[in-house]
Amino acid sequence: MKDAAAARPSAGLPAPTRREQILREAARLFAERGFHGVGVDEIGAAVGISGPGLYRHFAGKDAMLAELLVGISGRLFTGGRRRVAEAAEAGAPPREVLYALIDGHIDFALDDRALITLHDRELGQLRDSDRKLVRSLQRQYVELWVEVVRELHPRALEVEARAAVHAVFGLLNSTPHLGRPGALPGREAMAALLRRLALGALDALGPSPLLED
Amino acid sequence: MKDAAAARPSAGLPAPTRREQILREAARLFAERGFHGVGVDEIGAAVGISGPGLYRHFAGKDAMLAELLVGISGRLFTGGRRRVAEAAEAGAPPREVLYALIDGHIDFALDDRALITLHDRELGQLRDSDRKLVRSLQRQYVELWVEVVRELHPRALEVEARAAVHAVFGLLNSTPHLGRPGALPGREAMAALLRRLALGALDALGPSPLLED
DNA sequence: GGCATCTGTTAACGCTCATTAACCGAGCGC
DNA sequence: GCGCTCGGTTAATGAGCGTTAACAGATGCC
Repeated sequence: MKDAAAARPSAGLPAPTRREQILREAARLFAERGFHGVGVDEIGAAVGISGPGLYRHFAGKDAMLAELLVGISGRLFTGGRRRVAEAAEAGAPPREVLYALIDGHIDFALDDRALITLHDRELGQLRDSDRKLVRSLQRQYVELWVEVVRELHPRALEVEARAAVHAVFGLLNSTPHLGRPGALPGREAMAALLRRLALGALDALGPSPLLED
Repeated sequence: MKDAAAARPSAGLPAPTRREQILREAARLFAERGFHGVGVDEIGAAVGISGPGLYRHFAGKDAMLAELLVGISGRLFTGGRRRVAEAAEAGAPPREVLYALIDGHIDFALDDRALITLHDRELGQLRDSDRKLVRSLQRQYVELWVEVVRELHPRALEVEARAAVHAVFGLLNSTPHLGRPGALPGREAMAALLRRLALGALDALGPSPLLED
């Protein structure tokens, strides 16, 4: 079985492929109960087929997870790179580039909560080669942020900037931990809040501590 | 450091019990490869006994995870409550109470990275009753923070304060995601950095956005 | 009309793995 | 010395689950 249509051409049609259906449901289930916690029969049932029928679309359960994780980290990176490039081309100052990165990440965090969760929960379940790939994409994405942060805070050590970027990812990725919707502000309010918090954290990177008492 | 002289029957000696050995190694392994990803034989091997010998100390694999998660969320909560009480008794202003909570959480995040990881990764694997207990402890801990944050930012909506607290937890708990040590600042530098970032984020809760562009 | 491909189905296989059974030496109270 | 509990051991059990086999109904090409 070869990849018949692995690269879906940008036809732009809203028709959700069976493959895509499966990926979406698998992401949801994996995020809810963990990769090992959900059986192939459940995934099948979630899209109306049952059990081994999935093997007509994927080489195995691992392959689904791999595609999800490579997909999310790839989109995060390319999306971030695009935003940085566009901002740079428009001659935007570093601070605006940072805004662009933050807003882009917030969109991911709010729209793809399941994937954000999987992204750092199930990395260990991947085959070595896939894990290397995902790690590489993650590293490149972090690097985008670190460069911008270092422009804004030239006095900060690189290792501090990197740790701060990771910390801000933790902050932005916190939404999945909030209980059922209703406990959290509406999408726009939440986005605005996360934006303020992230900026507040990163602004605190610069000035030397001024330790209180 | 705190002596974890948890009330164990007929113990009381500073010697590390077999039970405690097992819990520590299990925590490390669970954090590394996930609850389902590590077998009972591996846990046994990590403490020098093999396989089913663990059942002389625990009712089962689930029981180990339950004890770990209940333990960490319990210690987080009681530690936080103690700090708040002490600060209040000393007549400290809300801002200082917040400092105490932040520093306490940072100690946990830096000293018990494995447990912090498990804490929100494997909650779903618990039996219903244990999960309820852990959730309750978590909720009470969050409430400690929310109260203090609301004193500092009376104008913020409660739902915003709660979301901000979750976000700051994400920020503070980000250290496990940093690669091997060496890539991150030393323990004291890291603590100071996290402290500044968390304060920066929470300070940004207050003022109305003043949205740039 | 025939046949190949695509997408399903159900049944069977095989492996992993938590748990239990059965057994055993070492202390130790008496 | 006797017997009881503790903390181990290895072998067996049994369930769950990913995967593969074998088969079948459309669909469409020639």
